[in-house]
Amino acid sequence: MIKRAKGVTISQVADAAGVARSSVSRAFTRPEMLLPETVERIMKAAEALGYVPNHTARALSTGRHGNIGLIVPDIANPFFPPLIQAAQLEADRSEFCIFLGNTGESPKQEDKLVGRFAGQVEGLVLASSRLSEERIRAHAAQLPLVLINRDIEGIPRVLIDSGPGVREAVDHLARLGHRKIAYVSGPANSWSNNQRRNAIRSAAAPAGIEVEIVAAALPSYESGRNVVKAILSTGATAAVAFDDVTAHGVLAGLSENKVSVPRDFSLIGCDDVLGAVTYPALTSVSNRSVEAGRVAVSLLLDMLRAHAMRDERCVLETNLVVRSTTAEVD
Amino acid sequence: MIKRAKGVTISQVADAAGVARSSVSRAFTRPEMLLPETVERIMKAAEALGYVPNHTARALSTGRHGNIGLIVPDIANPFFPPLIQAAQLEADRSEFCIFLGNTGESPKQEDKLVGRFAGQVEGLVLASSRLSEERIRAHAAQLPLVLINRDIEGIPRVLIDSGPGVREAVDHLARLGHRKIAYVSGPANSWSNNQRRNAIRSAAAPAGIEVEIVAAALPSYESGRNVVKAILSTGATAAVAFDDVTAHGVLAGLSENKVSVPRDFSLIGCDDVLGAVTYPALTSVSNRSVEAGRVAVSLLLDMLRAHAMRDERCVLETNLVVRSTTAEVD
DNA sequence: GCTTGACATGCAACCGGTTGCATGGAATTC
DNA sequence: GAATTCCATGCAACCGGTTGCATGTCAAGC
Repeated sequence: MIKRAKGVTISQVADAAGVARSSVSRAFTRPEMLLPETVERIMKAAEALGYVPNHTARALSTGRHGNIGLIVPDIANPFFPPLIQAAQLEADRSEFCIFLGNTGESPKQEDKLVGRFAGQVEGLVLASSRLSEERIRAHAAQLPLVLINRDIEGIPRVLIDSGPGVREAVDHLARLGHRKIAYVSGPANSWSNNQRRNAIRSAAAPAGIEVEIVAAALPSYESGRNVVKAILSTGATAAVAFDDVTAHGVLAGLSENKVSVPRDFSLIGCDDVLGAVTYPALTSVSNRSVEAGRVAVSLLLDMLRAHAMRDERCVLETNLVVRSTTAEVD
Repeated sequence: MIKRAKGVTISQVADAAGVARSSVSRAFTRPEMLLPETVERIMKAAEALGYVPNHTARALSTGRHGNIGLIVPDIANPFFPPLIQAAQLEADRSEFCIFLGNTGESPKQEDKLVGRFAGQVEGLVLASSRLSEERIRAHAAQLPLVLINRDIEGIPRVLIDSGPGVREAVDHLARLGHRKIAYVSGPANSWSNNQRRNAIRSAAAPAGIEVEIVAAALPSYESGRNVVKAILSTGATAAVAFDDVTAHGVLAGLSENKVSVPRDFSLIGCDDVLGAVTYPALTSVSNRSVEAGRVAVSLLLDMLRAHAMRDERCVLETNLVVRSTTAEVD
């Protein structure tokens, strides 16, 4: 049982330095208001006592705690770590800290987290939110909010537009001679999923390609593997998967079913997070998650500085990265 | 420019309900102290005004903000996401929130983060800390701290003991006929790295195996790939890598050098985070990261409840998971 | 019928800072 | 030498809750 010493306050420093509390406060926040020698005396006393400003107390009176929240559906999904890192880096540049929340793809948990964060952050970034538009609007009325991959008018948002990349993917498959392809879909309430599905459909028709939708329960390796039989039973000769993780699972499932990629079947992922690390190396639609994280945070910080909400809509385009899982149909 | 309404306080609710501020406070924190009808009246008023308790203010007077910090060296390393999720789940069970920090393997950044978090969390979990023992002790004197994979006496810690698994790995290689193996090391200031290196050395001698240490700059795919030439030049017929990510890079590098695994070379990873998703499927030493995250948080919460620091040392053992990257030497 | 006690509520101090305004001494001006 | 200005510092209120203690009310006990 070791007791903790903690709790050196501004008052103790003030006593030690022989000044008023306000002077100690100013020594830390606006030293140019004080005589240099006074500042030095105060700093010396603070040092000696081991004083550390109390963030909570400061936040209470100023209303600014210097934190922003970032909520993602699944940290373990390789799409997010780079986004998170970029967000953190950008926040760091303005001396902000990031509160990270993980919802496990559950809207209920997401709602709870937002409420919990609301009191302790100045603003929030919701990445790939699974909440209803109504709930998002409700939260946006409470505190500054920036969305990633959710397109809700009136709320600042950063969108990774898979359209160009997906269209390239379909054209690429068409050129290789594929006539029937499958789209392995992602979460039903995912904006990206809808966007990709629609882009594939609208690109397929003019290219003379037929599309079958095959639903994967979750964007995960396992889900991808489990859905392979369904894909093969459609008679498609190629597939585009909602994301790379799902595609990776499909790849494994195909191999288990003795279907050789790319000889017997072509496969394209989305997000390009696995890239060269699968075998064969996965052809994929690039993602812009690093930019998305950076831009979202930068947008949020701008809003905080301006004390106003903007209706910004920032679109990041994508393209196809061809590797080794696509080939001409026999 | 949309203005924000926020700021319904306890006083406004008190006025609306015709009671004192303290009664409003009690209605929310200890309703059993008040008449049920009073509570109801207050709640109704609060509801009508859209009152939400201010977390910061509460934290200031009670000293408890209900969050704990978790600091990791690299979110993008697949070792950590499961640990993070498990930690979050455990914290959630006690209505605690997790503040996540990412240091990018930099001790300086880690130090900064700890300082930054210190003011807003009740306790901290440091996973695979790259800080010096001295700095860790200094921080531990300031607030409750639990370590994962750092063995510092007097500070509660959860250790994933790779020893048993690594010894199994060496024996496994010995049985397959390997006589010279390489250890691809990880970060120099990593406790796990030291532990694994030592375990390999001490297991190798009695098994009649010679060990060469090959240093990888960072535990990353790229580092692993870059170090392949150095591995091959040692003349070893097998390697154990610091972690799976490094091993994955080594696997890619070997393939580029036309070295077939496991026919020409055997490879074993650590942490078992990639498992079946590499090709060939990676033989690896299991990790216990989920338990580590859960236990660390649970330990921390116990400390907070007990208002005391315990010198707990919790060791989680590992074992070898044999897959397809190891085979008999020619 | 008066004391006692239980209990619901209010009062006011406190958590640890920040900040607008007052103050007083030194420097500047006439 | 008196009036003015400037500026470093102190005072006190405030941020939004929590909590120990005081108060007032009402029912039970003698």
